[in-house]
Amino acid sequence: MTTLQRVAERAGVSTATVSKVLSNTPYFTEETRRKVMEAVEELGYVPNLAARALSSGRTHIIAVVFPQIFDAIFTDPFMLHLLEGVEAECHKQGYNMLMSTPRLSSQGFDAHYQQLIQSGYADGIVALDNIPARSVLQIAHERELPAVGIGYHDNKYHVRSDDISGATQIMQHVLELGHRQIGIISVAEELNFSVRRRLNGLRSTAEKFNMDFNAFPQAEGDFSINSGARAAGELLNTHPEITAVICLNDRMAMGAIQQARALGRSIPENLTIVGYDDIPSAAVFAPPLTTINQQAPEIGRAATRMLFEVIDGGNPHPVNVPPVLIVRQSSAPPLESPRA
Amino acid sequence: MTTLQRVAERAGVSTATVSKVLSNTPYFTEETRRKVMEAVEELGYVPNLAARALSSGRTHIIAVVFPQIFDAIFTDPFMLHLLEGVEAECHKQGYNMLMSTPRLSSQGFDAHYQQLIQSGYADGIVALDNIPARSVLQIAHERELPAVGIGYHDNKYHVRSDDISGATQIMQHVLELGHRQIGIISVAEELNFSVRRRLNGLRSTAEKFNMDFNAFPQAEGDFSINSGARAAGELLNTHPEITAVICLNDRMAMGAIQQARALGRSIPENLTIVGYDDIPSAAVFAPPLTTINQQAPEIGRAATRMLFEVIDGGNPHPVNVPPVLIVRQSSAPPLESPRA
DNA sequence: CTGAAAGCGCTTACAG
DNA sequence: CTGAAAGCGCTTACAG
Repeated sequence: MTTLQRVAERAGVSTATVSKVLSNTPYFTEETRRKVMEAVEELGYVPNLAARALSSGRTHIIAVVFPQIFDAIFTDPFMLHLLEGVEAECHKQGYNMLMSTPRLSSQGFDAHYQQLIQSGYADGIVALDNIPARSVLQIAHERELPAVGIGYHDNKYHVRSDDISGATQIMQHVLELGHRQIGIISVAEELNFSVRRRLNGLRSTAEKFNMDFNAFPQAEGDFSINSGARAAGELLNTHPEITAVICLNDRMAMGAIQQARALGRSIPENLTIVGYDDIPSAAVFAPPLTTINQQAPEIGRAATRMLFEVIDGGNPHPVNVPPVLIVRQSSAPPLESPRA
Repeated sequence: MTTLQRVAERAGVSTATVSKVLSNTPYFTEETRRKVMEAVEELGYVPNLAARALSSGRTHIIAVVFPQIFDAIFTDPFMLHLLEGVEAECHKQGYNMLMSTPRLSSQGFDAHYQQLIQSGYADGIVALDNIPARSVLQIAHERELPAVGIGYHDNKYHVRSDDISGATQIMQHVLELGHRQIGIISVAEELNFSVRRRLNGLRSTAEKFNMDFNAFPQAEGDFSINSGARAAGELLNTHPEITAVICLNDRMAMGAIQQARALGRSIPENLTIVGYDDIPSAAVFAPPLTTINQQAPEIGRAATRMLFEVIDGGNPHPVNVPPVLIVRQSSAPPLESPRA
């Protein structure tokens, strides 16, 4: 392995000079710069990052953290798209990503994760931080490591998907199609900070249309396809008058559609069913799902940009990323359409 | 930040002693060990990884590399599942994952990636290495960095999905259902080493059934849904006698199903269509896809285990992971079933 | 504009 | 069983 030392000898200058030329410090003669670069070229020199990190205190690595809970992380397309955005921004800035997926137990996050954060190996951290049970960034804050959270935990620097706006858009879409008998498939609020926001968005929009949200029949799932099917069964058996079902995520919507069909409803002719998230299969499902896209890559990019600002001593403002309504074929006006 | 030095002072021993106790070197009195651990505990000491890396030459980081080509990496569920396996094994061994997605241009992989590999920041590398255009591991081999490749590039240490077996299983399934008029939706061989293997598997299995594979009508797509639809259109228009279509991946199979339906065929009653990969939406598609699952998590785990062996000076054997046939509802016997 | 020297926080022969 | 000391490969005041 070629070292700075060797480059210095070859170029006939001191190691200090090589170091400074490489870090683009001004004040060097063209001549010196040329000699150094030539030696670097000839020797194929690449700096040792550990050494650089130790002496400068900066690693040019950021930790990208997805808490692993219910083992769901690696099945979640949202994470992949977040990662895509983070990667794009890191690549632009010449940073590397250290990926960490800490396990949450009753004692908190695993020791390995905590050591990683405290080890000085990352200049900062961007984390998915949206599980009420515990914030994955607490340890970062204790060590004053630059950190930005994606989600609703109370982090000074954060980016959030505007769940209220998303829920507003989907409810408005359904109401404007003319539906008035609407069922909701929800989820326990402990699982995710976004649940309550989405519910609130649905509620306030219903009220804007002079409807009583509390009168909407509601069933509860757990985000899974099966739970959506079960909940749809409940809803349709107890409230056959329903003409539309709003699900808090796409997978439950898929289950709901299958179950509704099994009960003799055709979608969207006899029943509108909409989801949330716009996972990849939403577009190829039959029928393709009307849903909300959270723009995960943009969230990832915004969070990473924000982190770099914090690392550079800045004090950026939090960011809210607006989701967008994707209208496909699982929604349509009710049969005897009383236009809104 | 607490340093080794501070721990040593607190415990009343030398830094050498602390270091050795922490790295579990034997030959220490219970007493010394206790004093050291107590000091560590009280001070909340966590070693600085950069310092440790610099002096020991080991970082306990491995690079996980997915070459970014056609921008497809972040839409590919295969990658996510590979990552899941890699992560599981790293977690077990106390390693961290540095994720890198180098861009390939005509000059090769981007400079940033090459520097990372040469920078000494990773103890080893596991890479998806299956694109004929170029091996992402070449630079690792030049630097003699421990490396294992996932795919068919000629790496000494590699793990491969047994594409021949996968193709054999799917062809056998289709033939055993009784199909004899079979169309193939393929892909250009330059994209991926696996294409030719899968084709070979299909061919040899057809021959085992005394059929002439060259007589099977064939159309070409590019892995995308749309290309699958287009290819299916071609196939069905020129060869309406076809009773089954084998697609080299699931997305093309989905496009093919939609197109076949548009042409008045119902699946699987009037036409069997099968895929390859078992992406998540394959299970919720209508109809659910018969396909091949490559066991990506197992591939990731095997590759990572192999890398650790290499890092520890071992000389592990290459591994072939057998894919498994997943029979769902997109395949059925042909209408007038001439049983095999 | 350039260099000598200290120091970043560890690990590791070596000696005792 | 324990410690003094060198060294890993850089960066960074400081001096000139």
